[in-house]
Amino acid sequence: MQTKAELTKLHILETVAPIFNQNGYAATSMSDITNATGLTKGAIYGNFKNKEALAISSFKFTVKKLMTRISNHLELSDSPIQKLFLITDFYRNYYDYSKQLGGCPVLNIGVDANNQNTLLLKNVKIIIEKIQDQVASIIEQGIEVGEISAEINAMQYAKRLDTMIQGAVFMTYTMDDEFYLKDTMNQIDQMIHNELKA
Amino acid sequence: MQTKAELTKLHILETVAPIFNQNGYAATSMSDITNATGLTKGAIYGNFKNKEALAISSFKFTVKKLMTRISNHLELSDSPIQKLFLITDFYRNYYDYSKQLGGCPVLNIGVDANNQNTLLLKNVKIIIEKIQDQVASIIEQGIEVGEISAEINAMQYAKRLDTMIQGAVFMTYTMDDEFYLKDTMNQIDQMIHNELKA
DNA sequence: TATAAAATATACCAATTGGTATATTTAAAT
DNA sequence: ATTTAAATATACCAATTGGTATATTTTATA
Repeated sequence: MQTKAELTKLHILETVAPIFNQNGYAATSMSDITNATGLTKGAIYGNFKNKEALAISSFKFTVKKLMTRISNHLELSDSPIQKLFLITDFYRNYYDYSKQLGGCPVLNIGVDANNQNTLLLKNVKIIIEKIQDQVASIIEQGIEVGEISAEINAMQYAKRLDTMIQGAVFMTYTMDDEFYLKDTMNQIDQMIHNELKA
Repeated sequence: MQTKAELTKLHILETVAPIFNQNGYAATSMSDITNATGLTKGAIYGNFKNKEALAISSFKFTVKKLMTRISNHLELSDSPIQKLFLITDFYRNYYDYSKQLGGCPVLNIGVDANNQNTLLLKNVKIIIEKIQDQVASIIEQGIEVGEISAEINAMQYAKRLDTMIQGAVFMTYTMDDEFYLKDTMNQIDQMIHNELKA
C-alpha cells in the first residue's frame, strides 16, 4: 500500500501538472499551487525541493500519462505499417484528449522553457528524442518485415512525421480549429501509402 | 521628421519586442523593460497604457518587420510557383534571422498567449490568417497562370504549408537543430514539384 | 527668450512573489 | 497506548510585482 506521503505527492502532481502545462512556468505561482491542491506551502515544499523541481516532475508526470496512452493504442496491431496508421489515428483525437492534460506538454513546455529554464528544456529534448526513436524503430521493423520500402531513412522519416504532428498540434491549439490535426493526419496517411509502402 | 516621443516609442519597441518574444508575457517584468531601455516607468507608461498594451504593440512590431522581409524576398520573382520556392528559401535561413527577433513571434506568442492572454492570442490568430491568405493567393494566381494544377485547393494547401513550417520552426528551436527547418523545406519543395505543378 | 505643453523621472503604493524556520498535527512502529 | 518520526500547517521574510500621482525636465511655439 502507498504511504500517505506518496498519495499526497500524487495528488499534488495530478493537480499541478495541468496548471503548469497550461500557464507555463513563470505564470504559475506557488499560491496557484496551494490554492488548487488545498495544501499549504509546508506540504508542497516538503515533497518538492522548489518550484523548478515541481515543474519538472509535473512535466514528466504528464508525459508518462501521454506516452502510456499512445503505447497502449499502438498495441492494437502487430503490423509496423498498421502501427503508423494507429499513430495518426491517435492524433486525430489528440485535441480533446490533450486538453485534459492542459495542452500538449511537448509543445507548451518546449516553447515555454526555451531560453528560460535549461533543466526543463533538457527534459523536453529527451522526450522528443525518445518519441522519434520509437517511431523510427517501428519504421525499421516495417523494413525488416518487408512492409516498408528499404529505401526509407527511418530516423529522417520519424523526424518528419514528428515535425508535421507538432506543427498540426500548434496550429490546432492556436487557431482553436481541429482542421489542422485532421488534415495533417490525412496527409501523413497518404505519405505512408505513397512513399513508405514497399 | 519624427518627434522625440515617437523616437522614444520606437526605441522602447525595438528594445522590448525581442524580450517579450523570448521570455513570454508573464516572465517579462516592468523592471526588465526599464533596465533594457534605460528608461524609467514614467517614460514607459507615458507611451503605453499598460504591460499588456506594450506586449501587443511589441508583437505587432516584430511581425511587421518579419512580414516586410518576407514580402521583399518574394518580389525576387513574378512567377507564382517561383514565389513558393522563395518561401522555402526564406525559411531555410529563418533560424538565424528569427533569433534576432527573439524567436518566431507566431510560435512563441501563440503558445504563450494560449489560455493566458485573450487579446494577444487574437492578434496572433489574425496574423496567421493573413499569412495563409497570402500563400493561398499565390497558389490561386499560379492556377490562373497555368503553373499550378487546377485540382489544388489553394486555402487547404496554404494551411498545410503553414502547418509544416510552424512545426519545423518549433522543432528547430526546441532541439536547437536546423535539420528540421532544412529538411522540411526540402520536403515542401518536393511537394511543389510533385503535387502542385500543372 | 519666455511660456505652455509634452515627455520623462522620482517616489511611492498595496499586493504578491518564492522560499524558510518553526510549530503542530498525523501516521507508523513498538 | 506510547513514542518517535514523518508530514503538514503556520507565520514570517526580503524582494519584486504592476501601477500611479506628482515632480521635474525637455521640447516646441510664440
